[in-house]
Formats: sequence, C-alpha cells, structure tokens
Amino acid sequence: AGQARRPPREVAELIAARLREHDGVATVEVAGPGFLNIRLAEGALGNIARTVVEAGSHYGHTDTLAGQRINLEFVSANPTGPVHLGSVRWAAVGDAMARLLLASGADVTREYYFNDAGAQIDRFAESLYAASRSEPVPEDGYAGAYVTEIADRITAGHPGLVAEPREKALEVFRREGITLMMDEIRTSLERFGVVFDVYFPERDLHERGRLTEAVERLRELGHVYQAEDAVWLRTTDFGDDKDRVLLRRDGRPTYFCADVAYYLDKRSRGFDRVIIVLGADHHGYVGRMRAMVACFGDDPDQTLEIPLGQLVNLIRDGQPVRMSKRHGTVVTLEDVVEAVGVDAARYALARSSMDSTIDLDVDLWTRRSSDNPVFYVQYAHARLASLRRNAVDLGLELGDADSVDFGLLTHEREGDLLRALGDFPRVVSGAAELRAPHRVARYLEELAGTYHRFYDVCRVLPQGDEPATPLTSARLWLCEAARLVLANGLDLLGVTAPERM
RNA sequence: GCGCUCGUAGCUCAACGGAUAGAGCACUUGACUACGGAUCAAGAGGUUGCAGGUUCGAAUCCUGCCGAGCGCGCCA
Repeated sequence: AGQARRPPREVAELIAARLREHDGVATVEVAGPGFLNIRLAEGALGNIARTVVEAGSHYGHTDTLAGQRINLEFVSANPTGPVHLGSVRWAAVGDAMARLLLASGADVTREYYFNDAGAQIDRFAESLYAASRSEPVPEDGYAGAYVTEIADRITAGHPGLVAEPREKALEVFRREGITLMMDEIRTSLERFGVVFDVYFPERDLHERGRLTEAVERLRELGHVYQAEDAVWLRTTDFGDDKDRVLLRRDGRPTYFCADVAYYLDKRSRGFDRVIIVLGADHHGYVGRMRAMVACFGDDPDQTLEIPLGQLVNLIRDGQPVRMSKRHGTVVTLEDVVEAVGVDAARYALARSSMDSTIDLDVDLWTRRSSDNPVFYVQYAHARLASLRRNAVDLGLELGDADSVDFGLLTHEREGDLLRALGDFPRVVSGAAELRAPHRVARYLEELAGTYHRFYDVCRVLPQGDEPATPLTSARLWLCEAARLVLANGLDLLGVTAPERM
C-alpha cells in the first residue's frame, strides 16, 4: 500500500479480483484493514496430507537461507568449571537455532570457543594446586567439589607431583585441568544432544601469531594508535562508548584482542555471517564487537549478529535456587538433566523467547500431565503412533497415494488440521530468519491441540466389523502427516518424539 | 551517574506495525461401554507498568517517568 499510495482496502480489492479467477479458490473477501480471506474450494486442502507424507522427515525444509555460510557460536563456557544453568539455555537455544538454519538451507558450523589462555586459567590452576594440598581456596579462585575431584584425578595420574616445585606443578595442573574440564563439558553437552562441529581453543590464536596479525591489519587500516604506552583500537569511530585497548602497557594482548583475531579467523574460514549467542550479562560487549567489525571494513549489520538472551532461574519447591560461584554452589547442566530430563529441559529452555527471563520450575517440568507442555506435544505424537500401530493390526497401510481421494477431507476439523500442517514450512523458515526457535515450540503446542480436536470428532479407524472406507484411507494419510510434522518439529528442538509414553 | 534488556490474565508465557491482544495451568460447568480421557466442549478472567507522541492503525516505534535484572577494567 505504501508503494501504491492507495488505501489498503482498495489494494486488497484489486488482488481479490485476481484471486477469484483461479480454480480451487472458492471465495475471496476483504476484511478488516485489508486482509484477504481466501476460501479454497471444497477438498482442495486435502493434498497437503499427501505433500507432507511424501516429503517425510524433509517436510518443513526450505531453501530460504540457501547459500549463506553461517558460523554459529554458543555456550563457549570457560573450561574452569562445569557448564552452569545460564549456559544450558544457550545450549538448548543455540542448537535449535542451528537446526533451524540448516533446515532453511544455510551452511552452518556450530562452534564452541574455549578460553584456555589468560588469567582465569591461572586462577583455575592455582585452585587445583591448592586443592591437591588441601589448602584453602585462593583469592578469586574456584571453589566446589569438582575442583577437588579434578585435582585428585590429576595427582592420581602423576605420582610425585606433590613433590614437584610449585611452578612445575602448576603447569601440569593447568594443562591437565583444561583437558579434563573440556572433556567433561563436551561429554555433558553431548548427553544433552548438543554436538559442536568445532571446539576452538583460544590458545591456537596465540600460538599461531594471529593476534599480532590482526593488530597489524587494523594498523594498516588506520584504526590503531598508541597512548599511555598501550596500543588502542579507535572503536569510537564506529559508535562504541570508548576506545579499547588491544595491547597492554606490558605488551600482553587483552581478551578483546583475542576476540578480534578470532573474528578475523572466522572470516578467513569463509563464513559470511558470524552469529554469537550471548547472555544479557555480556551486552556491554556488543558495541565494541560491532565497531571492531566495522574497523575491518565489514558491515556489522551483515556479517555480525549477537542475539542476547535473558537469564534463567531454577525453581525448586517454589523458590529460586541461589547460585554462588564463590561458594561453589552452581546449578550445572548435569543437575538440570538430572532434575527434569533432557527432553523437558531442552523444550522448556527453547519454548520461550530469548528476551524473556524464565523460571525453570522443576516441579512443573517433571510432571507427567498436560500442564507440562512438552508432555502435551509428545503425548499427541504417541497417540498418533499408537493409531498407526492399531491400523497395521487391522491390516490397513497407507498404500499408494494415487489411489487415495484426498478431496474427502472436508470436515471443518480436518481443514483446521490441514491448514496447520501446511503452515509448518513457513513457521520453520520464519523462526530461522528471526533466530527464534520458540516459535516452533508454540506452533507444536497449537498443532497438538488442533490434532486432538480433530481426533475427538473424526473417527479414523473402522469400528467393530465396519469395513475400511476411502475416508479411512484419507484420514490415515492425514494422521501420518500430523505425526510427521510433530516429529519433525520436535527434532528441530532436539526433543524426542516417543512412540509410547 | 551513564548504558543495555525486560514489564502482557491469578501463575508460566505467546503475539514479523494490522482483524475482537492469544495458549496452557489454576477456577466454574459439562462429555467417560475410552481408535491412548495424559482427551475434548463451554464459561469466566486484560486500562498490555504509568503519562504523552508518531501512524489510517501501537503490546510492538519515539520521549519522559516508575519498577526489575544486568553491564560500565590495560579482568576474562
């Protein structure tokens, strides 16, 4: 309407007139501010069932993001402790996002950046060292049972380590500690169904001289200057609040400097879009990252995307579980899985928009009833799987699509279900473009409801001695289509679609 | 102090500037010789934190205020 400079309703009338000429369109009416309500001819929707079943596990896939090479970084928790509750949300959401992008045709690499260099690793090594000698946790050190556990494992593997001089022992604790911690993180993520294509160690950037290269590149581009004996990047040229130090007075690079090199590395690997999923507590980082990207001559709107997500509270017995890194009382990925299971955890964390803070109520998500949304959806799938088993027992198979009359699916509830199934590909591509996996979850909840309402009034299998009819066949196809969409949708969220519950 | 994010039914949360703001739970009333009742039907429940503004149209965009969370190191 903006282009045509005509009132929306008038434009709608013009389009409506054209649509009415098509076969298969029964009526078109203009409603509200300019909506087109298109009613298809009786039975025209039925073919959706055939389309879905024939596409199978591929139904919902599109090529809307074809050709995009995306590097999707998420979790990236420091290898100084187990993955904690905050990061679990990004594991669930990030992985679902990856699946959505893949389903939309993008070329996606899931990436985990682990900071195995820097001060926090020194503190971790010192904490392990202290634990091995039963000394108190050092200032700013890491507490918690896992520290002692890992220290014990390292000393067990290195007899005589206790007798080594401090510096030498620290080196062993550092090296082994990172390895053991990363293994543990990787294992727990895999148990959560999240597998990264690349685990990228920060140390690689340092060892290959990538930081120096990045600084030199920026210097050539004229964005670097020297002040107060340090080397700075003039990020304020591109909207940052203040300029940022790349190399400290003593010549050592900052954490930000490593991130600059890391970005450059991703670009050099051929990614045209870099997505980094972060918690809202890192929002202060966005400005300098965008500015840095602009310094390289890239358009931050095109190549860098940093979806920020709000935090999660774990609720047990109606009370938020307090976390304290200092006291080592953190809720870990393992704790979450133990409390509610992988399916419920992944679903619960992915079903809300990233920008709302969520409460993960253990009591709710472990309930085996319809208050629990993941159960409601999985139940619908199990019910359909059961129906399919019953059909097979009666000797009824789907058979050849050409012998099925899909035009028989004219009941109002069949229409509702068919329309919902037909929406799925758009829901998926829309969720992918908006980086909003929760839209898939909401859609599935609605689809489950639509299916239950259909099932309540439309008998599928013959009762008693009744023979199967052409309508039986058509409805079996419809049910299989519904089952497939539920399964495909759950899979996009990394949640299983059970045959029985 | 400056900045970012959030504020929607009793609760947990949806809503790509568009139709009468929607689901589930909880509550009320119905449907059980049931293809899985772990379901379905109906009802009730809202000044979208408050006040202005932009727009044909605002929960959505802009300004101010209130409230909550989080940032503001040559830490990572």
